[in-house]
Amino acid sequence: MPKGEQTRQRIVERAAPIFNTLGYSGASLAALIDATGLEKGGIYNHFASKEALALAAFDYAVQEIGRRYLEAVRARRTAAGKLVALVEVFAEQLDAPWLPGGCPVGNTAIESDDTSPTLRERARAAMTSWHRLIGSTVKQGVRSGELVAYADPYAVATIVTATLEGALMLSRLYDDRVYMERAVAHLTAYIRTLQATTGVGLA
Amino acid sequence: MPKGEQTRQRIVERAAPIFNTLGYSGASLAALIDATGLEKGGIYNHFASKEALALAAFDYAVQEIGRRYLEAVRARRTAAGKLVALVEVFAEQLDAPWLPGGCPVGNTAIESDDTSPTLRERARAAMTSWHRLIGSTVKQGVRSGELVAYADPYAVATIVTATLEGALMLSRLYDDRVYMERAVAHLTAYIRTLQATTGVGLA
Amino acid sequence: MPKGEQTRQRIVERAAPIFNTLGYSGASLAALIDATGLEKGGIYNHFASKEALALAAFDYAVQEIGRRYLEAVRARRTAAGKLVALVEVFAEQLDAPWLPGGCPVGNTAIESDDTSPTLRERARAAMTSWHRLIGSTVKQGVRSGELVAYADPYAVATIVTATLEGALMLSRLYDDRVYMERAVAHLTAYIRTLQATTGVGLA
Amino acid sequence: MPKGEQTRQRIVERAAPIFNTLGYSGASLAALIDATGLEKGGIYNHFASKEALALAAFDYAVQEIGRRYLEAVRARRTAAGKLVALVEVFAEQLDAPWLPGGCPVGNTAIESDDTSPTLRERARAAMTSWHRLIGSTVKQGVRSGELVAYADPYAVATIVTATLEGALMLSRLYDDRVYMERAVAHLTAYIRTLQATTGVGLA
DNA sequence: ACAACCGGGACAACCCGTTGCT
DNA sequence: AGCAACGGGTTGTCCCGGTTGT
Repeated sequence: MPKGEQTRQRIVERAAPIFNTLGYSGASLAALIDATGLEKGGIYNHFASKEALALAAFDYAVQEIGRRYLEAVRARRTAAGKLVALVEVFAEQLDAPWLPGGCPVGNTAIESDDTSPTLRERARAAMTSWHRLIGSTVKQGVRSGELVAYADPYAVATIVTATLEGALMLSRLYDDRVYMERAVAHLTAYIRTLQATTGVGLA
Repeated sequence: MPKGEQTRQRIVERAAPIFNTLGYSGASLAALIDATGLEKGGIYNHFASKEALALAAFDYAVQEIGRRYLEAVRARRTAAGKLVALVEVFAEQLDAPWLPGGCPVGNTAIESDDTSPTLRERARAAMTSWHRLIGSTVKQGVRSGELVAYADPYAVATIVTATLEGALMLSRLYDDRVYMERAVAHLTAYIRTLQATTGVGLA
Repeated sequence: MPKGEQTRQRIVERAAPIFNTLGYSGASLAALIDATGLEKGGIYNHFASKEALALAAFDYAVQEIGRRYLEAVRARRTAAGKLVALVEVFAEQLDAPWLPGGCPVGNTAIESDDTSPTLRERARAAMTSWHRLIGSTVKQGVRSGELVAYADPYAVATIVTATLEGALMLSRLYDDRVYMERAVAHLTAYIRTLQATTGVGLA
Repeated sequence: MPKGEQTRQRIVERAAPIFNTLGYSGASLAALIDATGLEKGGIYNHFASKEALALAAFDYAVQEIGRRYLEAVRARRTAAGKLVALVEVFAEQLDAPWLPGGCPVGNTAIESDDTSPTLRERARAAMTSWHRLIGSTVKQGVRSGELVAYADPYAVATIVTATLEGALMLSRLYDDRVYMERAVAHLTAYIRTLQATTGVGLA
């Protein structure tokens, strides 16, 4: 790997937590300089603008989280197991040391009402990708007979995502893991109700 | 009402949507001037600083929403009915014309990681108040026998809040009501599972 | 006159020499701050951008010069007298203490190849206005019989302008009045050849 | 010619139009990089600073124009013919494809009020050289009896130069050749008036 | 006394010409 | 010879206090 690429990667890795903590528009160049150790010119040699760096940092964060999701899904056999694993991996974002500040997708969704439309588009794409991961897992479970036939992939994806994002917000607001733990417990129970063998459950 | 108080109130009412839309730190004085119609001096005559105005606007927004919650709760008799009403009132924030930008509490919780600690404190207080409203409704339902004895007030408050906040974020990200509708449907079903078998219905 | 208008006028008057000396794009904000005595915010309170100030300063300079031309023209009776007066007033720009840096129109014409198109447009307008002043004087002289019938107003305007602008450039380059003096002498003779009573002359 | 010298020459040739178009201070290194195809380091290998390159580019442009003047002068026999040829060659600068942006000497004279003193000195030298070319032609014509005895070499050089530079500015400002054409016509007539009555025509 | 205006200066992002290291 | 890093300089926006006029 050439030296320039190394530096660029280092900038992205160091910048991602800054953006995720201070917001993708609230992060000042000075903060990024502090975090990366480079000077203004050094950063601008690799990124044409602050927004370009923000996009790269967002993509990096999303990709890094996505990798963890995929690993978790691959490690499980059953659809319910996969779903629970996804929930648990999401919950780990609460105190992920490599990306403090919560879920980058949720943060960006809330913050970028009027800021960068590009960033907003990326957030949608990331969210859609995450939805698809849940939805296809549900579909597969239904096909295989593991999950009840009326389990709606879209609804499940929505409920799981909404509950987790909201719980993450609560736990970060109060600095207390209990909210996320309650959400995980609730979602685990919810997923169990979708299993065919257990019978009745919430739609 | 004295004239000064009127002006102050008008500033707060006009500023609240600005803050909620652009973020409580991203709202510039220029934007507030545009919205209120006053000059800089006019604003600073009534508020010592931009943060003071932000706090007042936040409090105003929270109080205004809180009023709606209380009205909804008072209009229903049963605990389950009250809970569903709360859910529905929250969902109305999606396209509330008087306060665009989503839920001020959730927005503030996400945004103010490092910004104003005072504002963060207010957000916690507002969230706690909302939690208490749900929790006490659940407790009352349990006491009256309407809800199952094992219904945990704290858990219910957490699940309801998290799901709603997360769904609001999703619907605003995609600009599509369906996510919030799914959440409302899910929570309504969830609340029904908390009802004792006596069969008391929705008010 | 309100105080704000006074300040604005003072800024323009002080900024005009700076722009004319350093170029309308080469003048830095720091130089303008030095010249006006105000801080950045003070200037930006009155002008939305550096370009807006540059335009105002250019217009001020042009108008101020134009006033001098009109006075000179009004003070003479004959067409030839008016033309010679215009030449002499132009020549005074060499050491005009109120606007050092030469002719703002010529400077801008040379400088703004790719800079502000608006400024370029203003320069054209100012130049056209100056041309018209010469041309109409010639026309009037021809009509009255004072000047020879074949005196072409456009050609005269071009020759007078070109010679003066070029001589101003030379005198400023060498810091020597002699070039401008030669031009004035030449143009005076040239104008004399256009007089009907003197007979033959250069077209 | 060694390869390094070739590269240096290529840089100068490509840089000259950039400097002449954007101004010797307004031309950014980025623009020069675009024009030359080299990287920053490549340029700084051949020139110690941007100013050094600017000087080289200016000298190159002036020398190139000077060569054309000398050729034109050599091709004519009579003094008047030489003078008219000089005028015509100058006029060709209006749309010279190899050096867009007008006359480098005039541009530099106007622009470099406070920029590089060295560049200003070069502009003076170039202008003096051009003056001498005209002046010596006049002197030679006077000596040979072709031109009238009272023809002042200095005055002729001044008038010719001033008119041409001014007309070039006008034609470039309006993007219209007519101004230069009028100047050429005027100067041609002017030169004819300097011819002795012996009736020697234009070469 | 009060509201509006004006000015201050720190800071924003970004670009600049330049130098060193590979 | 070229890429990487530097840091000062650019314009422009920020929020806020002092001053002025009514």
